[in-house]
Amino acid sequence: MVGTVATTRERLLRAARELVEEGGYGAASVAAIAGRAGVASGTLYRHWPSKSELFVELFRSVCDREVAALVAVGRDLRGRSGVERIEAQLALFAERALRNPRLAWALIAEPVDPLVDAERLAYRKAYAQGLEDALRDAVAAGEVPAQDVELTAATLVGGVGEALVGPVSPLGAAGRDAAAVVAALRVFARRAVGAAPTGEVPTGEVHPAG
Amino acid sequence: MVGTVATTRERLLRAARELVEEGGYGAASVAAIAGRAGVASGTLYRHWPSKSELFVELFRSVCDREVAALVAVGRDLRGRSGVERIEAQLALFAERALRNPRLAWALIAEPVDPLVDAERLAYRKAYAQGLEDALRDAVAAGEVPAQDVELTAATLVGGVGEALVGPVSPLGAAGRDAAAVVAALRVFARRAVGAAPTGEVPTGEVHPAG
DNA sequence: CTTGCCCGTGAATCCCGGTTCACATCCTAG
DNA sequence: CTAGGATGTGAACCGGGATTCACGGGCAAG
Repeated sequence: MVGTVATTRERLLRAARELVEEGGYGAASVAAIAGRAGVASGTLYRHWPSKSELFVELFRSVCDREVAALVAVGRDLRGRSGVERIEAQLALFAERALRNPRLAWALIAEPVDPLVDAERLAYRKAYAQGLEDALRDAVAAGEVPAQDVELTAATLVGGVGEALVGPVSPLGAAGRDAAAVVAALRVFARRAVGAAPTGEVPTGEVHPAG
Repeated sequence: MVGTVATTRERLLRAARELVEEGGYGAASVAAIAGRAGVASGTLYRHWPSKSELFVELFRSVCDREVAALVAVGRDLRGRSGVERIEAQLALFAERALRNPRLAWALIAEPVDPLVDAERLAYRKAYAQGLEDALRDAVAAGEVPAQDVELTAATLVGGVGEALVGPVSPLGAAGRDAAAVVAALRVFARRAVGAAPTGEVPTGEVHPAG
């Protein structure tokens, strides 16, 4: 079974994902999903007990990919400073979101139904957790001042998400350069956690890492 | 019209607001609104052409109050520094949101329908704009480094909103002290815009209390 | 008085989208 | 070849919620 034609199940999943990417959950009705997959509505129920469960599976698979990427970054930068890891994680987050804003919005915020919302929560927590860990290290290492790491992490995740896909996003308006936005967000993040400006060491002395 | 008994129209608006405060838009069906207002469903259509339009009016009135409060703060602090104004605005935002999280969530994020969503956008823009203005002043005055003010403002609005009412919010979990959260957010905001730590001059280093 | 308008009623209606199910079709095991 | 399971079909069904409308009652103006 190498490079086979996609099974119906896969086609349904793909159709659902595409629809969500294009128009959010609202655009992904059973009829639309089945239609795009080239099958009848009833077919969907041969593979999932309900539409919600299809969404859960879809959501989970997409999130797993995202989180995996995040974890990979964390591993690659194991030796680096906490601040560097935070920056890298947020930059990755931003880049991926910018590449597919609709999907990002669906993953980050759009409410669907309780089942999917629970998944989303887990996803977000994973994200915030990654930041939190790096931030704690940074605090311990004296790279940044002591702070409410939980709140900082949550605010960063929310803020960056918002800035990227939210309704006030400056991106929506003019077509900005994605790379520039990512760069600006890195700077923002550095400041927000209390790190010294890029490349500099905080006025010479830092507290010994303990 | 001195302290008269509420008109049916007013009772409907109030009922709708209460329902949204308690359970979000989902809980505010026509039947529920009419029921709480003590009238029949059909009555609603004597006053608005559709449910959406009622929501638009409701949304607008609530937002106007919020924005008015914001503007008032801006005016009161006219003499103060840009950073102080930013802090004050965010703190106000946070306090109000914490006082009524459900409503805040509805105003900040919960999708309803295109008509209302357009209103939300205006509201958010007003908010971000207030921050942006203050931030620009701060940059001009040299209180904070040059930066992408638009992006900083958007990220702050989103981040604070998220931290307060979002699903990853640390508030949801343990019952935190609202005042403490507001204080932490002020600190976060100062850092995020690049201001010196409270009351200190940029030259001194900060030490974790420990 | 009576005409007409505003306001209120609530059951009927409409709409939309998820879900079901009786009926093929295909494929594999026996 | 045939039975039976898996898969696919799509029209019909259903529930929930917005919207309509034929039917009063009050009330001010003519």
